[in-house]
Amino acid sequence: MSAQLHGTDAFAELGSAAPRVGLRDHVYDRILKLLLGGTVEPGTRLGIDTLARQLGVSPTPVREAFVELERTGLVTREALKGYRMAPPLSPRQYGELLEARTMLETTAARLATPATPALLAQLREAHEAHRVSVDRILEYPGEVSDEVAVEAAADFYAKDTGFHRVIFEHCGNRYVSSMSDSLGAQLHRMRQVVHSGVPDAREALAEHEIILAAFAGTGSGITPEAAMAHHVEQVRRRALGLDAAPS
Amino acid sequence: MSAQLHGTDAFAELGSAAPRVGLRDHVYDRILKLLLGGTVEPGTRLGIDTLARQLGVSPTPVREAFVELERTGLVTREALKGYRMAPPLSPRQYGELLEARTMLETTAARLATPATPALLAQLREAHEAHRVSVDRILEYPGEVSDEVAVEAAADFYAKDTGFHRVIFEHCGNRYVSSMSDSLGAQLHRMRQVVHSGVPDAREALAEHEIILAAFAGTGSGITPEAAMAHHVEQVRRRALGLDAAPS
DNA sequence: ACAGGATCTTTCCTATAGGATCTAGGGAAC
DNA sequence: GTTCCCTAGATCCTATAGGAAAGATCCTGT
Repeated sequence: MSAQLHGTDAFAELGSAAPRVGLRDHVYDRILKLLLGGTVEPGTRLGIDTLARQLGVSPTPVREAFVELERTGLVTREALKGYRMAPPLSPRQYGELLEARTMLETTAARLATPATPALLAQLREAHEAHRVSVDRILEYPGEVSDEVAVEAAADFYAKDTGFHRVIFEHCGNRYVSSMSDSLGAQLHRMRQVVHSGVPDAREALAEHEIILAAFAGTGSGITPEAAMAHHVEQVRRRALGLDAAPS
Repeated sequence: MSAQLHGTDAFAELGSAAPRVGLRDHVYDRILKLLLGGTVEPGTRLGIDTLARQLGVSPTPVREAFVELERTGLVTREALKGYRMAPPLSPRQYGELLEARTMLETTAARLATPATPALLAQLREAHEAHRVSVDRILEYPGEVSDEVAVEAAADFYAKDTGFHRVIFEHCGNRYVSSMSDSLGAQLHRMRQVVHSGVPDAREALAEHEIILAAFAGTGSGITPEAAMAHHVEQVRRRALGLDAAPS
């Protein structure tokens, strides 16, 4: 490991594809994946110097990445004391998070109506990918511990998020879309704790189907906004365990 | 000016009251006030090293402050090219910004209903301060150029924002409140361009009165959410110049 | 005269060093 | 035995130096 890594040459050394971005963005992605991996316990001290040595860079880009991460709520900063992994979300925060998400999702669905051909095409594509991921999960009925199960669950969440992201990207309001991205990290973190998302994969897919039909105009006259409101409400009930789970 | 400013001693040198925060926050506030002052033309290069010398600090805290400012949309970053003052908002962005604000304000008003005694008390206080600022503006009917007019306008906007902020702080959803803060800088920037806010100070005050009455239950049965929706819609029409302005 | 290219300056970006601060652990006093 | 103080280690925060890329300027060839 060469100690001197200057300029864009550093990217070649790190091996990943090097877009026209600074080292800061690369470090940000690395730390983000680390925090979203779930292996870091809440409250853990995240030393800048330590992390910089582990990543093989200087503390400065790490510090910049933490400033961005602070805005996402994944880490908390205490002046002169350093950064820490944010404490686990309280039930109250769950509620507020889902409340905010409901606001954003319903608004985006309303703004995206009527659907453009581009929206419909991408939405169908995302929905198909979602269906594939759900099928992969349902293939393993029993306890396929560790590796494949975690991978399948991560893929399911990614495709689920992708479906919603398509709507945000076509809602015509960059601020609403940006707000959704800001909440993305916290939502991902919530799923790691609640865990009740994967068993309901089939239901989530069906509700997405209704939303897609509403956008396409092939539904039963329900507006996309109403369909989305219903979907998010169902997600909320399942996440909070308010429904009597069958079997 | 001593060249060596380490630790919290730097704050004493800079003269302001020194809370328990790092130098980064202080630099952030300084730059934020500079950008919100309106003297910086859009597209202006904001050199890190230059700004650091002007503020008498090292480039590192300036760099961290810019990472935060980038999230607010006031500055844009181009990798390996530095930071620039963000380009002026397009009419399209005006619309999206007001659209997003409508979503946030109406949601906050709905969540804050029914109003707690604390909300009503602070709302009345904020409204009274708003009234004072409006009276100060109306005192000077003619063209009181420069100094006092700008000061009065700034005070009016601050008090107007304060009224809305009270509702957000009592809506019980930290994410919605945080999103409002994120849009704050852009809204402030929009007002500098549109300028059509001050002449309508009287109308804005009257609409706030309706909102206050709705929260207090002394209104004509209208919900706070509806009152807020009406207010924001009126602001939108005035800002976009859709109404035929009398006189 | 104009276009293309080389050079130079400015600026950004990263790395390293040093001072200030917080936390942990041990010893002394009550 | 408990509490307080003090010392040592680690960490954060800031400052400075040096290498690299982008933009501007000047020169040269056609």
